[in-house]
Amino acid sequence: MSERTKIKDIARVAGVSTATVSRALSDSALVTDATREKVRAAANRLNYRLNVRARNLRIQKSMAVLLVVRNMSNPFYLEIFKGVEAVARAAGYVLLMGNTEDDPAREAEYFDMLRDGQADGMILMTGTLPEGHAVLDPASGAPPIVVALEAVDDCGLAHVQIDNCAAAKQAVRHLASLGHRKIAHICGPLPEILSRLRRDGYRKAMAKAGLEIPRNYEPAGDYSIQSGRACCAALFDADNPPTALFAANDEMAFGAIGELRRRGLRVPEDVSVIGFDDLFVSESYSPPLTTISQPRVDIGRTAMTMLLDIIGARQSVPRTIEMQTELIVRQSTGKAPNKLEISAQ
Amino acid sequence: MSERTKIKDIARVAGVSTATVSRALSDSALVTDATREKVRAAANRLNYRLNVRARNLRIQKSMAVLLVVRNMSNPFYLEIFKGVEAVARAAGYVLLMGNTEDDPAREAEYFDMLRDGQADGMILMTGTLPEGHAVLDPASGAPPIVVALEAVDDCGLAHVQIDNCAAAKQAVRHLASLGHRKIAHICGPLPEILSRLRRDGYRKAMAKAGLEIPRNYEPAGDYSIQSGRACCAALFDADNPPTALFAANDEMAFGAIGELRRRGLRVPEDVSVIGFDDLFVSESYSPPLTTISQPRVDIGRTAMTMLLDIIGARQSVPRTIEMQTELIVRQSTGKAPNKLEISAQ
DNA sequence: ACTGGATTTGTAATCGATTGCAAAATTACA
DNA sequence: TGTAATTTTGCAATCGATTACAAATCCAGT
Repeated sequence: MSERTKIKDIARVAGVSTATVSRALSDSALVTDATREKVRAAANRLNYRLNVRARNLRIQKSMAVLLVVRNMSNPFYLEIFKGVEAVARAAGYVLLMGNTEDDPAREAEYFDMLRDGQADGMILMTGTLPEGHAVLDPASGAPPIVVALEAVDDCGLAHVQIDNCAAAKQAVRHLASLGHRKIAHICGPLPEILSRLRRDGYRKAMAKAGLEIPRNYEPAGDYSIQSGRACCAALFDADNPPTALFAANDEMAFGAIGELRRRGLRVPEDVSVIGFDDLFVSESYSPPLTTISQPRVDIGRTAMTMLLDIIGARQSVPRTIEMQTELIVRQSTGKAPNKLEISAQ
Repeated sequence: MSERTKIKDIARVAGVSTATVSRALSDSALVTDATREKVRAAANRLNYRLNVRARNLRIQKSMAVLLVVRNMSNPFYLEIFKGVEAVARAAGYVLLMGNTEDDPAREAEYFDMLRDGQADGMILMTGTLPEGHAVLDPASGAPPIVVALEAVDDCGLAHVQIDNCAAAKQAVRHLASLGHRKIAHICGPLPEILSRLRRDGYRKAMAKAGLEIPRNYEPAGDYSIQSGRACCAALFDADNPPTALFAANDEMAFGAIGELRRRGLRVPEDVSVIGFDDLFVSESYSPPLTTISQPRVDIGRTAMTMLLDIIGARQSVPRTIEMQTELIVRQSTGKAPNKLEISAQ
């Protein structure tokens, strides 16, 4: 590769100073149209390309945003990535991926990157914050961070989320409206706020419908297919098996359906199952999964848009934006089995 | 946030020059242990953090690699991301995401970023190259690019891939060994090399098994669930429906299974279906999908490792590494339906 | 004590842009 | 035409590190 042309070369060729070149190329109003053209022509002739590194050093920005997740291979994130990416690139930002694997040390590293200016902002989807990190010092103003998906309590940061509690209620109401009375909930890990919110929604909806929650009706998994299978097995090994399952995410619902099938139970004839998230495969699962859909692309877009606001203003009120969820009724839920039939057996 | 301390501040406090500070902090052998300690102490006291932007400008590196895909929300990429990320971070590189959406202009942009030094290397998974881009000029030596997943012909670049043709053969052999003779193949888009390789494997295996391929037995989809459904419908609307389907990826297999079910055909009793990729849901699909598994995490790791080699050596022989695939037999494939039974109907 | 060679340190240039301030050029107006 | 006001331009500092080269220091051997 031939030597890269720099602003200095253009200056020489165009017969102006480097300052003028810089101004001309950045459309500053401080140059005549004539010189601007002259400089542009020279730049083209020399095949000039801006050195982004140099500029970023000078203007003290990195034009990059960090997207931090706890597990990069969780398919749920995919469309969020897409939404974030679209807005980011439109604004001239590149996307840096961060993957914490739930390791606090790694999480802290990404906060360091933010503090060190390797990124101008961060979209955090891990549900936790590194304790006492300098970036979070309130004295230094609102850090350019948007928390998405998983809420973090009392952190004074901007949030983009869904109303998990309300969505869970809606799921339970759907089952109740089909006549189900024995509805169990496969929770996510309860240390996570997200999981608790969904469970709370389940509890409230059950109370409102006047339904009891037996002690074993809230097994907790870890959002994996395997854990869904295990929780389902536990429920049906006990002596008061439910007729409907509300799983805290689609993967656990898949696991549960697999386990039900293994036991010779039909979905939805014998047991109804509803998930949460609406993964791309849920629609074509068999049976197609009834679930709660989150506007993922939109969540990503919104989060990135908020982040741009914060970066631009450096002084944003910590807002929380709530996105709408939607109940998608497919074929994994159906009428509650007729009590008489069951007792007749 | 208080003013950032720079190397100059440390120099002042430690009573040495900035050059010495730089050397001490980078473990250069050019400083005494005593001064090194002195400098370290001062740096700690002042809470010093290296300005990565400044260093990168000076050393002419960006310590970033670009990971370019054609569609960021394709779940297939997830584990590759993970593998790449693990190796990259271990080597101190950050990951920049690139998403082309099959737009040549966007693809060219990422190549520009590489040329402009915004990234030190690139892992390309799009199956195409922007024509005549400066980075690819052979005169400038081997560019730091590793092509993964999707081959690019005759480009002189390093590749990490699987033997698609052999894997496809293996899939077909599996079906043939179960007694199937009417085996159809749902192809991917044929402009893509990848799709053609898999189809070639299908053809070769069919020939070797002495089986005919009727004209309509190679419908082409676009790797989406919907297209799998459509191709399946076309096959079964015709007058010589197959007893086994080999789909070029799992998603199309899902679509096909959905369509078969809709038509009242059982999998695998009436029709066997085999996919390709082994997505994370395939194992728990119903029926669990027989498929070809690619070592995705490993592909990511290997690609990134190769890229580091190239970046380090600036002079690598363009190698092609072939990763091993594996036939995963689950429950979507079974013995061919008995001919007598069928004709007896 | 002195010389030569090996270590350690410092000075200042450099990476490639942006930008404050001053100087030059242009325009406006009397 | 002369002067003030306004626009354009250029000089040089700056962002914060790294590093070539020179200078200083140290040590060994005579």
